[in-house]
Amino acid sequence: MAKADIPSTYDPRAVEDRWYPYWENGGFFHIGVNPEQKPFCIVMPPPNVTGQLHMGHALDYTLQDILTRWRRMQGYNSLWVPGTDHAGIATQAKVEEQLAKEGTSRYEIGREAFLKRAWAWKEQYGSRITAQLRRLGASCDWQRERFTMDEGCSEAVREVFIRLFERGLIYRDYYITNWCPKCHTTISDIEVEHIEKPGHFWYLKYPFKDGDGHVVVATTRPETVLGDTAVAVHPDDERYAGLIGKMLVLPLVGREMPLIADEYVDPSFGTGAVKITPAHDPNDFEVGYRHGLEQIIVIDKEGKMSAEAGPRYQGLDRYDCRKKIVRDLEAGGYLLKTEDLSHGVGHCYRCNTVIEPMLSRQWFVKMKPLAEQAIEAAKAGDVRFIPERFTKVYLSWMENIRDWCISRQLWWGHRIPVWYCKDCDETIASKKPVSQCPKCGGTDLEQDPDVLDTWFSSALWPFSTLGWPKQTIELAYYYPTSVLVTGRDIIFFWVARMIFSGLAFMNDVPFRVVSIHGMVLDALGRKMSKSLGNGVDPIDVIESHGADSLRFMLVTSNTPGNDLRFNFEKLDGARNFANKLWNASRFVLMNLEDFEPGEQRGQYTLADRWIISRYQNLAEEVTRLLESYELGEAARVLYEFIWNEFCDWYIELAKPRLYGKTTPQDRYTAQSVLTAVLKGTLELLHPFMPFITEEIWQHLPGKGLTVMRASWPVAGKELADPEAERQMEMLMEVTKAIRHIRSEMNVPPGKQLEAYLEAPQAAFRDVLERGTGYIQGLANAKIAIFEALKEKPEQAAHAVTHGAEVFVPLKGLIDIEQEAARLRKELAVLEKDLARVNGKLNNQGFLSKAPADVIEKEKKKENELTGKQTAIRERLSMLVGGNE
RNA sequence: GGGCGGGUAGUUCAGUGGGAGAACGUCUGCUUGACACGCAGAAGGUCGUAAGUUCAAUUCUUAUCCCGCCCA
Repeated sequence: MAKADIPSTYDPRAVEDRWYPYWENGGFFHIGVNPEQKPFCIVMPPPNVTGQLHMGHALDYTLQDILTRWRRMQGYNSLWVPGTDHAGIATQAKVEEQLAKEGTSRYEIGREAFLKRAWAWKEQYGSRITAQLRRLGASCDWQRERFTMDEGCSEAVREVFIRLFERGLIYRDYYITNWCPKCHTTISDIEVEHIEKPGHFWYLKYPFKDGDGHVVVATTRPETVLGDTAVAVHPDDERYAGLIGKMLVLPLVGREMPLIADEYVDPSFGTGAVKITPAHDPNDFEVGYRHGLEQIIVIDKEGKMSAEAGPRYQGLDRYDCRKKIVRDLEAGGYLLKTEDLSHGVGHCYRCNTVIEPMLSRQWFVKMKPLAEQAIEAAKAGDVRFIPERFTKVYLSWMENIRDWCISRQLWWGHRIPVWYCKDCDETIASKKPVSQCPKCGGTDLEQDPDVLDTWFSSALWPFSTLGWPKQTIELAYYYPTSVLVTGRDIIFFWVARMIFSGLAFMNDVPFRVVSIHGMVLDALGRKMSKSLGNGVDPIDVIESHGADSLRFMLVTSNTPGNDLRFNFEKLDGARNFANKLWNASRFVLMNLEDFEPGEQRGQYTLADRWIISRYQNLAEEVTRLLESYELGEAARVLYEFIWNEFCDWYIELAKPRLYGKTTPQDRYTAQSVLTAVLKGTLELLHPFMPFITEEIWQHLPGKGLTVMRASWPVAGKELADPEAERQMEMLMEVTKAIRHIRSEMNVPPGKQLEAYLEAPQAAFRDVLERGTGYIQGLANAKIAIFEALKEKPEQAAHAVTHGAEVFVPLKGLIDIEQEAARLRKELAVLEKDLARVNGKLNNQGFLSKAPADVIEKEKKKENELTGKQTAIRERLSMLVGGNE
């Protein structure tokens, strides 16, 4: 390959657009059941079908792609199932927005027409996110792509609903749910975000009916006064002893209601008396239920006061009503005092509107029986969280679980498969449409208008995507899947629900391992959000820096379970790394014109043995780290090997051999080692940076169809060569010492130095002699080696390395005082180290209790430090006289 | 109020019961036959604070302060 053929700056765009179609069209992502192979399977957390790729996706899918590609290369039957989610509220909101722009609404056009529009919307935008996934390099099996509302997934949803219904685990009841007045639907508890907000605590006087005094209640929501049907106190609260059961008169309304006793009340909070509004507060609902209290709905679905609130307040917005009520209470003499109070207020996670707890009739899943198994599975280790601490988060939620409200007052989604008979009120759950009532034979039936929570279908994802409820061979082979990779924000929403669903319907957990990663924050550590406008678009980053750089940046910033900040400096670093690799490869390729891989013709040099040993260590480390899900660390290890060992040392040492300064055999050996190590390293790096590694790999001799299908480098222990590593370290140390002296003494890089190396021990001398060429080349110095210098040069800079002393004669260039100062500085550092080591070795406790190998190590250290100290002291006294 | 995570170089972050690391930034010097998205060298840290366990603590325990997240 001639130099002109390869640009000196890597251009990801030219490369990345080419390889993805090659892989996809080549069928390299597709895999089928093969009993000869071990399966490895990941199901992709499905992104919103009409959404766009954000940084969180980019991280999540990068991690999954790394695992999938790695296992595939390892010979596993590696399947990554892609798919998208219908995202009920989000998608419906988009379509409604569009309708609003056209001056109409879903109510005006009707359900059927609306669904047509929603499907059209899905068709229009449904491929955007999958196209973006392709740009990221995701190696998922697109032939198995699924959608939560496709035929199969919908069947799974109906099947699960019916089965739970028949087992009595799905029921319909009046209950307090979280109503979003803007989205016009109920949402589940975990879809409510509690935001701490400054508010007030109003103290109100509720008089007794008999005119004999009053009780004081405190509330943060005075508008709910209108719906009060009792006041509760703790049964043991002495302040209210004897008053329980007495009737009160509700201010402004005049309703009579009792003072009741309930354990729920915290006597130490506020006045110890709590007003009870069963229709607008979940806790009050429970209390009201226990005491058979009336439930009065005073706020409607728009967030406005209802007719029940009375003519004075009806139609007012709940917050306007609050102001008016406070004024009225004050005027009536009922308001005792107002305190400032910061408290958590529930907001809709979709639209950020304040949630109204509201009594309504909804469908629920009874969670207790399902949760039990899910708790057991985690405790028994059938499903393992990484990092382990997330097990606790999961368990605490599962153990305190409440029933799951699954009906949504939306149109876009899986319609609840339940019909009501208008004649006899029978409720019929059925997989197929029902036209006749099985109880009374009536034909006037109506399907429940609501749809199911989006997470209801996502909960089935690990098995619905593999064909369930059909008993497919895929299901038998790939389930339970190997690992779930997802963000810590959806442990409750999704992970937990998949686990109990899998246990309930597949009799096994959906995945053995849950690998949790953090959130991608902006450079200032804030969540990326639309409202802040601080999001970074992954596609923009791919355009400017390439998908490989984005992936590498994300994975190296990631440590298991922790958040990471997106910063552009790190992204530049990743791009620079890609460029470094590109140029190292370019160098190798430029020197391979005459190279035909074949029989080894020459002897391995020390540098060859060293880099091969380091490479085998690399393969071992990367594999080990991937196995323990430390993907970021694996990437960092690769970075360091490529940059600091392969490029900085090995390539530099190979140069003279390639430029014909040695023998043709040696040139050939250098070519073959360069090629082999580069090729193996590319293979190890491929899961992390798929595009650039494929591009380079394809230029190397001995390539195959694709690096995707190359076999994962196996760490061959026989390639480890500790002796070569030790020797190279010695030579590197001497090289660095000379470079250091050159820099400190301001000797220009172009000027060749002389260096005398004194090594009393034959073994060290031997290493130096054989490595002379290395040092001379890398330090630009002429070397002479001595067992003992007869006459130590006076005008010379000095350094001590492991096994040798270095003298660099600098006649006329050296300032003796300056050199002495430098040596004194080094001596000071040495003495500090020595003091610490000696402190240990003089400590009886240490000698008697520390492990032998640690003591041995300290002794060795002491020896070496003392040796260096002596050498530097001698040198100093020689330079400036014997008074040092 | 309960739980969890973080507090390490100017910045962003790794890491570890036994010699404090990287990247970026800074300083010095370099068109060294792959790379200035580069090369060589350097400076820079009481590892939040206090106590305890230990022969030994940045690492383990406890308390405490600050920041963030989750739950009630």
